[in-house]
Amino acid sequence: MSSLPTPLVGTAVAAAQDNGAATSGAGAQSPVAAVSPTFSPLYQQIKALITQSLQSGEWKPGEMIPSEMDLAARYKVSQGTVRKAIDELAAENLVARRQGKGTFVTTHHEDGVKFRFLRLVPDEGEPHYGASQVLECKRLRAPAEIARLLDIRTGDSVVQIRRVLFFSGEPTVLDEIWLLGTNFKGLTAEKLTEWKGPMYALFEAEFGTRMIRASEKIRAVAADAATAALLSVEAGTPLLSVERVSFTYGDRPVEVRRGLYVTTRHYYQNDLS
Amino acid sequence: MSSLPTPLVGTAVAAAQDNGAATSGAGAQSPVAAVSPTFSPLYQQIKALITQSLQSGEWKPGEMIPSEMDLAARYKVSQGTVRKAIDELAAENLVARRQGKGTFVTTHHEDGVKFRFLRLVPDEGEPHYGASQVLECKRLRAPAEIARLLDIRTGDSVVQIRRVLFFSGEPTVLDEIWLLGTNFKGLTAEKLTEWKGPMYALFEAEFGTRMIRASEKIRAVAADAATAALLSVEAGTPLLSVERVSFTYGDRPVEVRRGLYVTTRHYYQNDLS
DNA sequence: TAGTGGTCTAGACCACACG
DNA sequence: GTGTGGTCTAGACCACTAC
Repeated sequence: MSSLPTPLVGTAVAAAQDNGAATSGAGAQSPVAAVSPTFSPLYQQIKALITQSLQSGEWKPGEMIPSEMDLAARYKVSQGTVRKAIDELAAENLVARRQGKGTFVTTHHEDGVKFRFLRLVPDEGEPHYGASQVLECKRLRAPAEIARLLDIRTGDSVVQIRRVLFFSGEPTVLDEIWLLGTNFKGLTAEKLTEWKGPMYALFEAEFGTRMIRASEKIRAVAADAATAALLSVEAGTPLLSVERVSFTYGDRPVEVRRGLYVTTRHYYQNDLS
Repeated sequence: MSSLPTPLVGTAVAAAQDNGAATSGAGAQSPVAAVSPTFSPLYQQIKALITQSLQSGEWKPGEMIPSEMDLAARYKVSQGTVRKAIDELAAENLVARRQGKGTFVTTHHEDGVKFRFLRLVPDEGEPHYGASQVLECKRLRAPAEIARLLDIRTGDSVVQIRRVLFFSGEPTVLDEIWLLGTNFKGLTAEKLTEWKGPMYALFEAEFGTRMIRASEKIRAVAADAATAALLSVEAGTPLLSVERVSFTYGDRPVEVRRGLYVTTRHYYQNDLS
């Protein structure tokens, strides 16, 4: 097929390394030039390979991945190409670059990243985690609505959690969570209660499931009697309803969460650009 | 100071082009190497220069900016450096690249960008603009709270607008808007009413003020009697309160907006990553 | 055919962190 | 000092768009 030096030979990259037309280029330097129909740049292929290694656990959260030069040698491409691949992964928060040190797999354990998914900010003072009270944690069969969001079949196994989050000692968030049953075997209320810190850090450490991305739908609703009691507000109090679907590698949904937020002394922060 | 070829000579870039230490580099290729204390990469300086030209109106919204090669020649740097500067501007939505055509100044007129700042999505069907009914548009002296957010003095002139947005014929959003008085002289209810399309497109076209970025604080509140009447809901209905501060070039605030959203058939969409 | 942005390479040097 | 990411350059070629 290709008489020119081909990178990625023997790898899992499927992209056809084939120049359909007879391009002149005697000393052609760019070795890849898949013409049609599913052309993807080299750096995208590299990015996919690195993502695979992240997903397979070859490099674990918090660890350093190989240097750009090492990766360039491994994939037989230039450092610049690896760099562009890593740039995108860093933009997606899958890895974090630290000058002089290396590139590290991001983790939900770090202080700076703890509030990546919790956008509730107090009117005064710094964001902070309060206590978490687990009300319930049980396995059950997925209702139709949850199954649809998790891309599974109605009746498939899921884990349901209900909990209250306290900020500055006040009940502020009531969460109802559904997790993919297959990914969270052995999750118990005890484990949740013992765990200090973000829930996603527990998922990452104990179940090897990293939340990468989430999508939220936000509404204003009135607190029903049961909710009001749990959050120490009057029935009918306006609450923020936050319906979240969280995704792991490959955009596979693994969690559905409905949060009810008391927004008298906190607000949901969002930046548009 | 510098015996090496210096780019950006005679430009407004202030960064000291000065190598404090005697770096050996005989055939040094990178001409800039400001050492301390306010070092900024060349491409950041280029980015600042391009931003200036955008702000000054040298290239207007919708227009094409010079090609990368032209800009490289203009600033006496390599194409790659210009490229990196433009990459960041594109990431911030100040410009948009179109392969084969050129790089264009973004505008609030384009179809695809109309919903950059309005995150309210209907439960069913596509996002769409409905009618807008202007209730009020007058100049007044800024209250303390608004002045603080706009970074002006209490009592300085501002323009206040109140309006209702209709989605599918139903009143859905009640907006209360304060604009910097100096930037919006001559804005009248008539102009607002006549204008079809996004308000930010009007601001851009008629007043030369582009909204670049915004920050929102979201809460759930109960509709008071007056609000309820305007939105055709019952008093006490939970509404989404969205407090937005919008910024133009240089992160200067120019608008404060408080929106009250009816979220029975719509939701506020947000993606976390 | 010409012009634009997009990809890829190779090599040099700078800034930063750590032993 | 050594190794890491970060910047900058110069040049080649590819993909897309328009004339």
